[in-house]
Amino acid sequence: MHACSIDLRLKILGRLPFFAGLMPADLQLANQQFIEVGYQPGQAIYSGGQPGERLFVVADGKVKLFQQTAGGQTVLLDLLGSGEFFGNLSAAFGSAYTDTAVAQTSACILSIPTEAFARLLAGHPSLVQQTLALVSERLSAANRRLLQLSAMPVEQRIAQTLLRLVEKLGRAHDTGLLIDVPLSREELGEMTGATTETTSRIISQLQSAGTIESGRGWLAVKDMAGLRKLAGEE
Amino acid sequence: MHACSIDLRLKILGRLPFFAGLMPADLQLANQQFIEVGYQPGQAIYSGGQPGERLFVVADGKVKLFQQTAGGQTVLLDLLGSGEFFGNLSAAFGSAYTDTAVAQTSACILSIPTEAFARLLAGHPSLVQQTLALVSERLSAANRRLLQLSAMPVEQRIAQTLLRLVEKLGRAHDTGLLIDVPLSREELGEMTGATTETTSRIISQLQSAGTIESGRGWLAVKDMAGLRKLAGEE
DNA sequence: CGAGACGTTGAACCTATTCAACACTGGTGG
DNA sequence: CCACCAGTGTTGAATAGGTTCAACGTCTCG
Repeated sequence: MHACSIDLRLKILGRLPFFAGLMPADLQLANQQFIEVGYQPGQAIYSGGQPGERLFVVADGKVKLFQQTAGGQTVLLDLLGSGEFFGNLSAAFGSAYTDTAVAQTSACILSIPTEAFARLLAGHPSLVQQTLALVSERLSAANRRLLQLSAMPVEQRIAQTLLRLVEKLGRAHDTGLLIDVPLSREELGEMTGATTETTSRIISQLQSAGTIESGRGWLAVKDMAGLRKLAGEE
Repeated sequence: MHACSIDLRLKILGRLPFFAGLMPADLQLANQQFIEVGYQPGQAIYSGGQPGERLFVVADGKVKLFQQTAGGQTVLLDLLGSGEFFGNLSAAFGSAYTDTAVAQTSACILSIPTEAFARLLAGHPSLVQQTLALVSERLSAANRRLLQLSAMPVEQRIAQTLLRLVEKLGRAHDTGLLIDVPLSREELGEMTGATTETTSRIISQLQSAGTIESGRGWLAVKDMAGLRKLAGEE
């Protein structure tokens, strides 16, 4: 079991945009209400439909958030890194998780009962603002993606998705801006609403055009301007 | 200009799930901070990209929320009725509206500066819970739609969309459950990610199967069970 | 009544999927 | 240590679902 040190816990919580406005004493108090669990790569944190009583925060590692049809088709909703939250914000009676969360790498996850989080909110207006802003942000992102899916061809969707990933997770590297997450063709497909095969074809084509470079589980952008153009963002 | 009476204002605000937990005195106070504007059908309330400094509430009428590509392709995000909110919840500096709001019918809209709303939130934990629950709900809805668009054929998407509309706006009628909003083929297409033509074809086909009945700007469901089956929800 | 918006239907076309075969890679066990 | 095998990636060809373009019918409102 991958776990995280107490030092790491306080450091993570303290650095959360969430808790930016809290006094150290309050932070300690908040910290006491979180529990900490380690996960193996591929292990489920929760599944859609289960009663959703907790709010989670990634302390270390990466978490995959997705939804599935009955037939197993998957939409990858988000890849979360250290400091990001997920789970259920609504303490409404009987509310359930609407998505599924799985550890993508080995990960250390903090969590707090939604109810306890609600109590924290009640005492800290700045926390309320942060939380609302973050959820609104995600709603906008989801809406942008709806526009992508209903109005843009696969190539453009992939270009935009790669841009977003580079902005969020880009790291300088010999061959270009490396996306710092192991990402398979299948997963990239699940992010863009395309099949593995189509995704592979587009990646190949972007590669021979010199826009990106990619191998098994890694991808680096060589020509940001070119990618932006394909994404329709000039 | 369509406007609304003071009586209507207090009644609307008082009935909002939002303000359910407020004391009458607080409600009065909140009421004072709202301003009220009337809109003609088709008139814009705000547009994507504009600095977003207000939060809106539908007092009377219907409001259409959507996003557009540069080329004018549109995704209809939501149809809002009396009591529902929209606008910008994030008071973050420089944040802008990410979508566009247009009055679909003539409408009376209340609005409050995001900042003033933030102050209300600070004093009323129950209001915080309501707001978070509503935004989370919308995020889930957007996520469900992402799954639709990337994994389901048009017929199923339309069936699901009609089901959702009937649940939200259904009204008993001679010919079946009438969706109580004037809805064109084009708009239904924008809700499902299909062209007007495809939408028309599917509607015709549903009609000859006896599942629904529809004319210019109206649609009624005759066979809910059949529609559910097409929607894949048994 | 007429004009313009809305709705319908047909046929050609095209993008992305599906099905299939094959290549490469990395890790495991013999 | 190497061989094998499962997972991952690539590529091709056939297919299908939906779009596009086009023409025509029909309602409504000014």
